[in-house]
Amino acid sequence: MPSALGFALLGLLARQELTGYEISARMRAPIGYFWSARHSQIYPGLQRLEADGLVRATVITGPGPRPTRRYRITDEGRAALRKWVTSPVRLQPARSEFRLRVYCLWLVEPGAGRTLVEGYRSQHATLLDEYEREEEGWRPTPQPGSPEFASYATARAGLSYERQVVAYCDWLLEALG
Amino acid sequence: MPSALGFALLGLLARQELTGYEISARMRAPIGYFWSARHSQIYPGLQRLEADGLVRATVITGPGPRPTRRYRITDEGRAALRKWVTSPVRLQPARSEFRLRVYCLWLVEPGAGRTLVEGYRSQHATLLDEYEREEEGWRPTPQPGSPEFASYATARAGLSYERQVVAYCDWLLEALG
DNA sequence: CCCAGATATGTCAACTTTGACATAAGGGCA
DNA sequence: TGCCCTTATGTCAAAGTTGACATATCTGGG
Repeated sequence: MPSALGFALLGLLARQELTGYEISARMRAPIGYFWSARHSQIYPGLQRLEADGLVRATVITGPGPRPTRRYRITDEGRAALRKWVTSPVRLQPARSEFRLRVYCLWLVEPGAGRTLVEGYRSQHATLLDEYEREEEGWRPTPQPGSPEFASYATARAGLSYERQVVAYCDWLLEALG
Repeated sequence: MPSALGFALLGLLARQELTGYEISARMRAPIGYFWSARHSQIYPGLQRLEADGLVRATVITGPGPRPTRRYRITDEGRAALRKWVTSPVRLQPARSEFRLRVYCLWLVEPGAGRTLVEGYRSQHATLLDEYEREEEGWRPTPQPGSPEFASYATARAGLSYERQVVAYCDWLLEALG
């Protein structure tokens, strides 16, 4: 069974055929909103999926040092993805460097603490802006069950998360006085 | 310079001396709320910090197959931690298996989709309960600048996050009809 | 007294992720 | 024509993470 990375690739390919480079581009947006991978993971990942029969590649003409390969999901790949989507969710281990820093805030001067929180806030305020624009692009709201609705729902998830982060930073800045 | 794991260990040891096992226990709570590590990472991590002179160990009597080592942070360790806390934050790559599944929701039957979201919601509703109890334990609100305030602030972060997750799941269930 | 289970510290192989390095075709510009 | 930048596909070593395995002591029950 593929790893989470493999399912991220399958999730993209279930919507349309793509080359490795096109997948790389989508790792910024929209996939980048909830999963990340460098191209050094993507190309071997695609080869692995092909070896497992979950995708099939056709060589097309294109630039670059090596032949361009366009990947298409197979029936087997689609079935594996469908099965994974509804398989039991395991709680992911929390890993937030920012919260870890907040836990150590008492060690540093108040001003330096504020600077930390403000910096984090501004990064996420930028992301919030992006999600707001992204969400506005989904008017009218797509029909549940459609790929468009799934995209819209993930954008809403990002929006919800970033709003919460910014609100938390505001609370913390207020509490720090 | 230590990794994030190293700073998580230092962040705990900056508050009090601890053995590897005690650190393991705190990886469930409260550190587990924002950083995770297995004991197979913790013991080598502590050895590494000791080799770098950031912590010092004293052997104490205790149970177990090997001598128990109690770790104490050094001045150098405290300085390294303090420097790290306010160093520039790099945006962490997003990696949410749940959101990835939501992106693929269109592939499965509506009922199976609802089950997925409901399962995720219930896990986070449980966490939300924990954070609510945790936060109630911090009355009256600790003074900013104290270690207690830092603990309180991380509990608030968890509370804020889990509330948001549950609210999002409710929205999604509603939207799915 | 003996066994089971909890306590406690460690190692190891496998897998994931990152960042650096490599490389060749095509386009724009001096 | 020559050079640099972008496009595009890959490899590799190092670091981080997980899950399984190992093992010795202490505690409580039969």
